[in-house]
Amino acid sequence: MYKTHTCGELRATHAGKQVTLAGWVHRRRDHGGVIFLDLRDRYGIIQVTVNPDLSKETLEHVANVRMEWVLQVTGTVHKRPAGMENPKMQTGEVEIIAESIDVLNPAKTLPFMVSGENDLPDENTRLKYRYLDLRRERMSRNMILRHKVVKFMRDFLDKQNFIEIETPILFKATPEGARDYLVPSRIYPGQFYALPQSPQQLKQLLMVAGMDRYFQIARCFRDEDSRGDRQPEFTQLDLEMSFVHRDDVLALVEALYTDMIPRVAPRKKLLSSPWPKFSYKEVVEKYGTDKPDLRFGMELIDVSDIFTKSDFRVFQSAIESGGVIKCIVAPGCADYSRKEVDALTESAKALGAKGLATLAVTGEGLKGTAAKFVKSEEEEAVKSKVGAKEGDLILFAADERAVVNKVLGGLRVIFRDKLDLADPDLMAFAWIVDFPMFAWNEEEKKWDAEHHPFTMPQLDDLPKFETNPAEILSDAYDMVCNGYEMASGSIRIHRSDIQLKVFQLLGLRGDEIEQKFGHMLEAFEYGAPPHGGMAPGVDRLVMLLADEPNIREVIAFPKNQTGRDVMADAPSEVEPKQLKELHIQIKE
RNA sequence: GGUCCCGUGGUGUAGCGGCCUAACAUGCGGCCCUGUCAAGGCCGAGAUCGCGGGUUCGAAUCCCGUCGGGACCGCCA
Repeated sequence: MYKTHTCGELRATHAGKQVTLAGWVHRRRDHGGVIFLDLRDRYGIIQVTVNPDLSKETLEHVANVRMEWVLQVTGTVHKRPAGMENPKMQTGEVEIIAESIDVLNPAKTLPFMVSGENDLPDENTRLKYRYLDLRRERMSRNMILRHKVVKFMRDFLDKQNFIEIETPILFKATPEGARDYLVPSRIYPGQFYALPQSPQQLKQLLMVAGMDRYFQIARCFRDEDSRGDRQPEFTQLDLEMSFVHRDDVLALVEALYTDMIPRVAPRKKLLSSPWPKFSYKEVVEKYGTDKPDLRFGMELIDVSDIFTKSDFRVFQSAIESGGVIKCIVAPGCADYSRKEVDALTESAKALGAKGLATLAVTGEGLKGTAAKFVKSEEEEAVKSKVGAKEGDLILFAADERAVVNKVLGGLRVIFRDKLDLADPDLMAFAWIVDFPMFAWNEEEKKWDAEHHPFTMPQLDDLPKFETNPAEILSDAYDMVCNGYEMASGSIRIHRSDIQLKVFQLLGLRGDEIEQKFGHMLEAFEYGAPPHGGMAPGVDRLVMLLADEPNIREVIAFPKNQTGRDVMADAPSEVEPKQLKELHIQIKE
């Protein structure tokens, strides 16, 4: 070993000990005589004091030492002289009086500073030199937090009799869902493996195999455009249980998170325990989204009934064409300028609205774009229904129901950020249940599975397969937190007759079903237990716990938004020989 | 595929028609300095302002295009 101790562990109790440390030069302070070097490793930073009584040779090469050089230092731990302690450092009571210093490796001048948290370089520069970026304390802390989260999950589930099983990365393409990443086969010309979008089928087959309680920290791959909370490859805690109902799965995951968060992120507080449960329909009507941020109010309020006889053309036509009028109340925003309201209108339009009507409640009565159309009885009715006070701004959307919800749901989040309505230390978990089973795909004129095709429809709704598929509810559930979808799961179909009905409704032909899913249907005929599970996202959870704005900050080597690995420069072209072996020709 | 925002020494910012021969901080090089901890002081090197075109007497600054990046919509069972 190059060292006897870590830089972070030394305290006053070590005083008098001779130690050898190895690490990076975090900062240097050269006073001409005495030189201070802050030496850093993963565990912390400690001050190394180089006194001028060392050999001339040592002093000469210490004078050359720069930031991020790798040193091995042998010296004695001393309590610092009175008044010289640094309370900002964990090791601030002590210092190492250097006896010998070896340069294990010098470093070129870095493209950016590792010490200090401010003035981060452009993100692509950070990604290009990710191994340097990860030296920063914040990134190192994120990696450690992530480790703790995953470790807690493993330990918790192990205690609950779960076993961790690895499933293949090279698997089969599926027609449903996200675009697959394909891997060409060398041995079978023209055939491809697919990287798993999730181990969905495999974990269900493990239930058929009697594995009973399975989990995996599973890498998943989806060839879709990235976002702050979406990467081409990401990690889920994939789990599946046999002989359970919906609430058994929810209870397990809720217990896992409720136990974990105080242990790994003590600053974080749960908004409520137990977590609230909303139906999909309820939550969309109230918050305009199926992944609401429950840390603040500003709920959507339906005021259609107040404006049934409105003089306002926009309201009239919405009602006449079967739509709704809903609103949100932005507290204290009545004094918004024309410019600010215009910006909100633009946002509303981007979300699909035709426009945005506003009422500002002021000391001189109503103002805003809808003010002159609002009758006095309507004014009173609205104010009392939405609880608007003087100084508030009411924003209305009038359109078909889905559009209204989406627009106001989007504006609600904009106000959250504008007005700082959400406490960053709160974790507002909730369950969303009773999702629709199918959604009509207008473009392709077919039914799509809202969750995935293995989701169990609610048994009461089975007759609706023939009458009204849109009304079929499924036994699917989501876990949401602070406006993010944190997990998704369902009770699965374990009967091949129901599975067949679903495939047929999705428009899959018999031969297609056989080719794509024959192995699943066959498996279900050999005694499949009732089962269900879910898959909480690891990246998003760690992101929230680490107070990071995107999941790239909690992934060691992420892709950028355009799906590129900036450090290794992937994807990249390959040798013609490789293509030839894979029977692939590039079309120009 | 679409909308919006950003692109100035190694890094982070300022400058937003002429005072820019581009400023500040930090890093880098040199000198001074024995108790600092974002050490300090002095000196110095380092940028044709992403790229291309246009407007103008004059462009880092305005316009168009393009490339790169980010946020969002679509997409993400």
